[in-house]
Amino acid sequence: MKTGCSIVEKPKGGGGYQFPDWAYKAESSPGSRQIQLWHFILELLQKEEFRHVIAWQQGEYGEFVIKDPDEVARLWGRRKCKPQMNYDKLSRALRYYYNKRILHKTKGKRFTYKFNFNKLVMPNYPFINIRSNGAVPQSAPPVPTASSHFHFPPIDSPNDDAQGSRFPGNSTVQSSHESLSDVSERKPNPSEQDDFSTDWRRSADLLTSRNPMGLGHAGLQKQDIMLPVFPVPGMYSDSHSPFALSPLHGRGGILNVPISPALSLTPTVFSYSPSPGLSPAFQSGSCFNFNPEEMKHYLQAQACNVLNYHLSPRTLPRYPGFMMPPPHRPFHPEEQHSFPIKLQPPPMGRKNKERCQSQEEPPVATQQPPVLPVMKVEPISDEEPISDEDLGSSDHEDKDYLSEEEKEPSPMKEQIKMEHTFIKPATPSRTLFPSVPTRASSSNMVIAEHSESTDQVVKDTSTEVALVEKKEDSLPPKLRLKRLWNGDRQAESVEDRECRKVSCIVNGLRSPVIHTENKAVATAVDS
DNA sequence: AGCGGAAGGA
DNA sequence: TCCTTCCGCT
Repeated sequence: MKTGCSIVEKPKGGGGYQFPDWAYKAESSPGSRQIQLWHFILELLQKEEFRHVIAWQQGEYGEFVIKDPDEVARLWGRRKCKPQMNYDKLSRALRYYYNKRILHKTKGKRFTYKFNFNKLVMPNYPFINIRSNGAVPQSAPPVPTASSHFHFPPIDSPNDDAQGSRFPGNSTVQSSHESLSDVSERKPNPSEQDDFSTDWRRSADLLTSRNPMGLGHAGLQKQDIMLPVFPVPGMYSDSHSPFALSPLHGRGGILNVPISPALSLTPTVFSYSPSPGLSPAFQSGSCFNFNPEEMKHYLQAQACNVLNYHLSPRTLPRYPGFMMPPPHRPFHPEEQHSFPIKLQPPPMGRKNKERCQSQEEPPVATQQPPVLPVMKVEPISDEEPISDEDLGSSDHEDKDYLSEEEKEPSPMKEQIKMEHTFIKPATPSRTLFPSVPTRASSSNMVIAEHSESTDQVVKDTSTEVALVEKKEDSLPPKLRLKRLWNGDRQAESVEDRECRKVSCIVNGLRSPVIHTENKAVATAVDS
């Protein structure tokens, strides 16, 4: 890297963890020709030698702690040739990131911040499959949670080859997972209110407008993105690091996004051009991999649970690296396919609705070209996710745009959501989707259709989950009513049978924590 | 400790 | 545009 004042040097091929090339390039800093603070922070985070100064926070994806503020400031000052730099100043710079949503403060924890990776990556790429590649460094960044917000800063550099070369050979790089949910415990920060919706769009914009090269490269399309999503367990040493995966080395997922974090985070217009079919080059290429067939299977299985039992994604095990192996296809750890991610805003809450009405900003990419009949590819709307307040929840992080169900994001949950999104309920009556909104969305949408309010949704899902655990046969009155309403009683038996199968799997995977949770819910329900 | 306005530099 | 610097306030 440019040194000059910097002491932080680009890791040499032999040793430490490396950051994506773009992170070291001047071009990475839009606007300025210098490295940006957040790049620098990430840089430090990925280096073992600075672990005593700054490190990823355990337990929170994307969250990091500045263990030695003065030292970090000193390092930053050195890098920027600002000897007078101190933590107060550095923190001010960090605070500017709040509004940009690159970072947010972890309240209650000193010197602890959290990256808003989703801001750096692009969501709304339903078919994004991440292939795990690369070894993971210890300083690997947090793994994105199901919310899939965590997106690693896009990579971009005109000189870079398509996706693989962005990360140096032994890079330990990163990708980020989303879990980052960014929103952690943020309070309704005025600037963050539109955080997610905006973020999504911005991210998308980055892909589309900011990275002409990426788009134009080898026929890459916006979809040609790789998100590090469900890493295989043990893939990286630091599951909290968003950069646990390396694109290069075949394992680990990375966000192979043709955009660079360096690019301005200010989006332009997001024009989504769904392309169900990825360019051949890409598909064979390695990064992006989407198999409609597999997807179909997943969707069906998941949909079964979700639609019939109203299982909450939360009921799924939270296995950081777990992924249900695709049916009809052996599970190859080496080339793990991640599930497509469908990032969409949660159902609008009262607040959001109001805002929506008062807000003009028409969704840019609301049109969704007719694509796969079975899958819906829709742009993320501008609507914002329901806030904590709306949900009545308290301090949950990582919720990002996800609904209440995402408090405990997990790959599986994401998967479910995704499937939810794409699935076209075959068995269940279509009345479930009285009117599939053209721009709406997905899981949230589906859920929303079942209940009028968010609270209701939470209650329903939880309740149903609990009931399912207890006895799948005895459907809760509420559910029965719904079915009646849906007029799918006829399909009930069939559905149940199939769902039971899936349920078995799900139950088998269910984590203790979830179990407890469900039990609690069940108890509550019983009473 | 943390926040955010204001002014200014590159 | 991205900080850097300063500062009052919580």
